[in-house]
Amino acid sequence: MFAMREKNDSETHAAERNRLKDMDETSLLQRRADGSAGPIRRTALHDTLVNHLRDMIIEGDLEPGTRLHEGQLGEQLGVSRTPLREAIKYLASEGLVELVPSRGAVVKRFSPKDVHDMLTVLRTLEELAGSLACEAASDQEIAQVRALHDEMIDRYKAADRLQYYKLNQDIHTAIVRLAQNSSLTDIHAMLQTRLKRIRFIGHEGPEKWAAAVGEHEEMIAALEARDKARLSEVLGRHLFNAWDRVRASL
Amino acid sequence: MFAMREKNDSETHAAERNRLKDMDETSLLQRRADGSAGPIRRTALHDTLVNHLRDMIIEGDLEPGTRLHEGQLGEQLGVSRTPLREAIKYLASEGLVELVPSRGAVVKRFSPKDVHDMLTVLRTLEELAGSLACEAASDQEIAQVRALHDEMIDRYKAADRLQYYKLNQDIHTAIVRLAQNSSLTDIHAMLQTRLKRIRFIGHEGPEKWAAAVGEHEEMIAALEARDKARLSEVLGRHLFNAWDRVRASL
DNA sequence: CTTTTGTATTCTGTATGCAGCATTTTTTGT
DNA sequence: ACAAAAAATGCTGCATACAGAATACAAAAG
Repeated sequence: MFAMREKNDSETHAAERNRLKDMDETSLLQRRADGSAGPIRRTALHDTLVNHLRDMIIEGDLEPGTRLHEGQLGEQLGVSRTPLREAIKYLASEGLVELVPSRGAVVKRFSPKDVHDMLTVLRTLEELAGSLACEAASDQEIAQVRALHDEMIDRYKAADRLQYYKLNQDIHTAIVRLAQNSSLTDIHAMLQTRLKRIRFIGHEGPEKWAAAVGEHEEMIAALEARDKARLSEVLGRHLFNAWDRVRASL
Repeated sequence: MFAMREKNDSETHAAERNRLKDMDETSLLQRRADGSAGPIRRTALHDTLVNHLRDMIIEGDLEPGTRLHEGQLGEQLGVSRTPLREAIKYLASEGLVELVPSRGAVVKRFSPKDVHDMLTVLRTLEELAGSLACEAASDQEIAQVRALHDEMIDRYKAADRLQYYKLNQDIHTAIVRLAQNSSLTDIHAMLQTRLKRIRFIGHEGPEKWAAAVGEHEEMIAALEARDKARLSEVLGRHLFNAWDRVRASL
């Protein structure tokens, strides 16, 4: 996933997915025909399918435990089984689906402990990222994160949960990127993707929501002050609390 | 990769690979026919190929930058292109190969910075693992790690680099496993795999080798004392020094 | 002699067909 | 009527065939 995921961040996913959804669900192939500007899109079908299936899983179109029926799913998406199978193998390596010998693939089901484990690792990684970011980031980059934060606050005040949620993720991703550690960025993105499915369902109460926003305020302040220890601490606390926020919906 | 890697650790890889190499390189298919004891092996060809190709990359049979020629490689291994392609997609998600649209796959080349980045993340993860392991591990499990360590020392005294190296990796993997965090175990395994290729080449001097062994001694002592802070510190230092040990060969 | 364009070959990308395994349904015996 | 065995159906796993893209080579023009 690593080479590709850099280009296809969540924004691209969402945009692409919506486009596909509007296409009267006939065929993914038409995607190639749309003459967009710039260097012509040269995406392989299996790659498109990876993103499409990933979004379907994250958004709950394919619930945990669902068997990925090659024939049926392929017909539904208008593709043959070969690229579909390749996409499934890719997602299996990503950890979103599970391969059962001679019985195909099923959408992986995460236990509460799995989620807790993932959040523990994510917490450690973001603590590292925060520390590195304070050293490596330029003033301009920090300002960009601040801009994201301000926009998120606007969405929070407007009670626009979906956009708030998206910007929230973007901020975490952005901070990790500031650490300028490619391996860290990749692994963080992978964990985010897996947890996205969980958090997408988790509905927090208003008071917890406010607390999360408060933590974000602290984060940005610490980043602007380039206070390694404080940023690292806040990020850790933020993700530690995240477990409380999602545990109810499990 | 996550579901499968748990079963196929490096020992299985190596054993399987050797077996395959002895098979007069005619066909991987015969693998099914060998009537071994126990519950019959029900492995899919693409899965076998993933392990086989991974080992080929790690051991340097396929050097960085090499194009994975589907036709040629398939004929060489005695399999058709379909499962081979599926295996390649899997490895691409693992980060060992890179997919270039319309131009196939090439073995990924890691820059010195990439290696440094990976070691940084690995260091943080092992620090976490050490901390968790001190809490979660049973006395029996710790004794097993000690046994691995003692055997490694024997290999060190016998100057058996290959076995020493293998046991070294096993110890790190074992400690991470003691943390009983599945996500941590998986990600650690993935990074180990990627770095294996690098370390396999890196030849350390005798004095650095001795230093590494000394750090291992400390590690085991800290683990047996269940001293979280000390184990975490030693693991961090060990991997910090690891960068020095490999940087020369880059 | 260099550069550019046309052509041919090779390889990737996708579809389809066939064989074997799993599961379900039907049939037969008690 | 119930249980066990056998047949049938559906799906996965693998191979092969076909179409399109990229590259390499050659020929021609500047």
